[in-house]
Amino acid sequence: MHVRTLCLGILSFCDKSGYDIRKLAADGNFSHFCEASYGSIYPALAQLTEEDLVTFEVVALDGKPPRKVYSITQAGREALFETLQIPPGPDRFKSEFLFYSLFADKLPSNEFRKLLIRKISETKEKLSGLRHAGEVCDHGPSSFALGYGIAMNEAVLEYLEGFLVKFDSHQGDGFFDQKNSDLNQTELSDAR
Amino acid sequence: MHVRTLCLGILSFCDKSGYDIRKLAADGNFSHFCEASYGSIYPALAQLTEEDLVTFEVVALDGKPPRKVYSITQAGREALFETLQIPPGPDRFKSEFLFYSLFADKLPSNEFRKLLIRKISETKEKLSGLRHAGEVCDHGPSSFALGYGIAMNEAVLEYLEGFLVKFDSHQGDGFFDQKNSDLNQTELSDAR
DNA sequence: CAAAAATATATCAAACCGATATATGCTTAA
DNA sequence: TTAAGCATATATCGGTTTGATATATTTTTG
Repeated sequence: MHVRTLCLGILSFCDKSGYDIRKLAADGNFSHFCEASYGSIYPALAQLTEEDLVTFEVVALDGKPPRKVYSITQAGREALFETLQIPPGPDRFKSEFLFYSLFADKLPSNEFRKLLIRKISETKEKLSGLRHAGEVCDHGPSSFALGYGIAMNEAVLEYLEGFLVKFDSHQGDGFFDQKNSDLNQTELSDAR
Repeated sequence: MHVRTLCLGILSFCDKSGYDIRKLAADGNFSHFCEASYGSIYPALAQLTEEDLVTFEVVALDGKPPRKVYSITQAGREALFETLQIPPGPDRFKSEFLFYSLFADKLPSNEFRKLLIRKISETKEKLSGLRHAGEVCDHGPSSFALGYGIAMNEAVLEYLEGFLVKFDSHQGDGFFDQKNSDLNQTELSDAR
């Protein structure tokens, strides 16, 4: 999905500035399934303006820097719902933490434990943010999306906490030591 | 994390061609937490070769096109473990499905139900792939990463199936109809 | 037997991220 | 108090990545 579409989608709910859109995608109610940076949002809004899919009004507040508040046009709504006809692509999940964990047995065992602890507390934070948003929200579809994120993060938290217990019960005896140390080939080659 | 690091990481386990690396990241045991396309992998391998972090050997098999099989060097291993000193960034999750679902109440109700059904079957497929990989795998860290993916996808499946039941028990009466139809502002503006 | 899919390398435009520049007001701690 | 840091706000730019495409051969499938 293009950032164009994300902008149209957000603006279909209410008027927003580029700054606001970025906040929603980075910290707000969209952040658990979307991402977009200034470097893609501002050009996208400029392009959408040229195509008359959005318009903007400069709002100069006393004090604060002036805002460009964007609104979606009728043509914009049509373009959005046209895009929604195309079936959505698959979910995408990227985890640097899991990549790092692949080398858990090559790191000092304390190092991996630290990563685990940190991940657990990050997950708890994420979870409490999502739960709070879920309590406040009374827009059905948004609640559905928040629930999805909560379910996912609860599962992750449970998994990590369970693992930590197992890990700690093997104090210092190399939890990850390979039973068969010569399977580097087989373990990776049989992919698909 | 850069594709460079992904390549070094995979090559630290065993020798691979660019094609193999891409398969691992797209369909294989890495695909549930990594992603990389040819357009980033081949340039990365070329760059790593120039820096003597990897070497390659051209293997011409009878029939099949020739392969460039890459191996990590000692300098490459050192560079990899140097990178692993930097704390990992946060997990990233992107879901076009969840974005689409935000407009569930603006689509014909059948449309959203179709998306749900499709997502459920995709999740089941993903899950059976991960479970199979988990059964075969006896590398501790990889099993940990697979378990993480399994836990996540199980939670998603449970959530979606539970939701489908609730959704179907409200046949045709507009499950997502807003109780308060004028809260487009509040629902989005209170982000963070 | 022909069509499609898999194997394999490689490149390119378009999209996107992350960092940075610029400017102002508000909050907070030495 | 006053400097530092943070939040608000727009915008651009270099470098990374994606997704599509080109090319060529073999294997599988209908």
